[in-house]
Amino acid sequence: MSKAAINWQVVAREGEARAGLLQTRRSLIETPAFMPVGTAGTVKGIRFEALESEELDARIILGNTYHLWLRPGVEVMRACGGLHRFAGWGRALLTDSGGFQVWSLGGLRKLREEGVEFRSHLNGDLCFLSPEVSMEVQAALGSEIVMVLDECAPGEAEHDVARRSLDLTARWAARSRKRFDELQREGADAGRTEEHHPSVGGQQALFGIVQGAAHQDLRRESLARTVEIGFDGYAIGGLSVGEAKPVMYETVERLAPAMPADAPRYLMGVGTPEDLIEAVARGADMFDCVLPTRNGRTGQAFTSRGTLNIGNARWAKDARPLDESCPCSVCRRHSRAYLRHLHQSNEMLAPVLVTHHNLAFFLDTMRRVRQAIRSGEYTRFRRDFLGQINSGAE
RNA sequence: GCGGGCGUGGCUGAGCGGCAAAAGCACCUGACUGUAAAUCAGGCGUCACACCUGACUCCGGAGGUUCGAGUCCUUCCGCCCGCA
Repeated sequence: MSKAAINWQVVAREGEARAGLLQTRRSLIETPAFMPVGTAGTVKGIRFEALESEELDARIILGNTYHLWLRPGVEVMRACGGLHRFAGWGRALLTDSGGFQVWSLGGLRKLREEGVEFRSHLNGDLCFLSPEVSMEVQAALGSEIVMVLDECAPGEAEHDVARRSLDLTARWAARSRKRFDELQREGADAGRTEEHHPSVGGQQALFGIVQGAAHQDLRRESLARTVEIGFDGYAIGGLSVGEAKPVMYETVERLAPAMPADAPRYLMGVGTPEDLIEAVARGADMFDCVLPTRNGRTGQAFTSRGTLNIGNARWAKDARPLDESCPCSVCRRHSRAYLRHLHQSNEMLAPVLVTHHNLAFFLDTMRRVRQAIRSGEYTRFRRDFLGQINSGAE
């Protein structure tokens, strides 16, 4: 294994903000990057054609180990040649390990040293997810970037709780690393392709995850232990899980600059457009969040002037687009009045169109972020962006 | 014409002596951050109030019985179903 799984380089910096290029075996990802979430093998409410279009141009999306493991399952995944071929997505994939479900499905699981005993949310079946199983499932999925199985403590977790969580995460990280390496050697990676970029080795990449809740000493320790094991990239987990916003910003601010400078930094599960701007300024490179897709389905649009709920009566006769300064195909064609009508009528096109706009807005924002960093104007861009987004969508 | 049934908040529709009145729909508002989410929560007679809340009006109309009536009685109006 001479070449690394991914090739990462910084092309511009401004303060802590970095613009970079992340070459994976399937696509070149310009960072800072936003990754739409495609939990169950689909980015809900939008077709891959749209994600691949010049308009959106998402280079990488997420998939979820826990959900795809339960359904359709590893056998189907292997029989169909991995998640790319199964779903028909040819660009890069990052798969979350199921660690987040350890947290979000808290009521349905029992945590042990060995792993997590889940009660399937689908049918109540008893399932057991361990670092080894997570790596095996992710090998079957064949994603470009594999995440270690971690334990995500609540955002406001006390020191001792966060400490135990961090310890467990560190032990699971070592086990994930070990099993991952074995699986790569065994050729279990279903996403292998011979057409990969020559600068990378063609295998899967593995990212470690830093935990520690809001306790900076624990974050530092978690980082040190994660880096010691060694990964292709490093994620900040355990944020945007109930803690106050300043806590999140401060944690990123203190942690990101201490992370390896030659590897991508992935802030998991974040966030709002403001969060992305703030986290980039503090040194984060990669993001994923359900907000543009989930909120798109519930009628909330993200715009350059803040959010607006398309169901509100005040838009009933409003001929303006969701965002007057948005160049997306939804904003070029449809009025708020029409979108509200679709929403009120429960037409399936309503969530589809709002999701499309939201993703376009997020992805376009990241494009502008990259451009600003490259041209040394990020400070100004950030100030203008935040000023405008707080000005109101009226 | 005779007999029977029914009239409840924007709509459908519970209620059969203690009610501002079930439920659903519609409507209004809010939430949503590594997706158990095309979901969930709250509001929805009027007025006042930041708040516990208070006042008023109310179940087709008018009378009556009762401490108390959407609920019982009389009558009128309207709609529906039978029989002529």
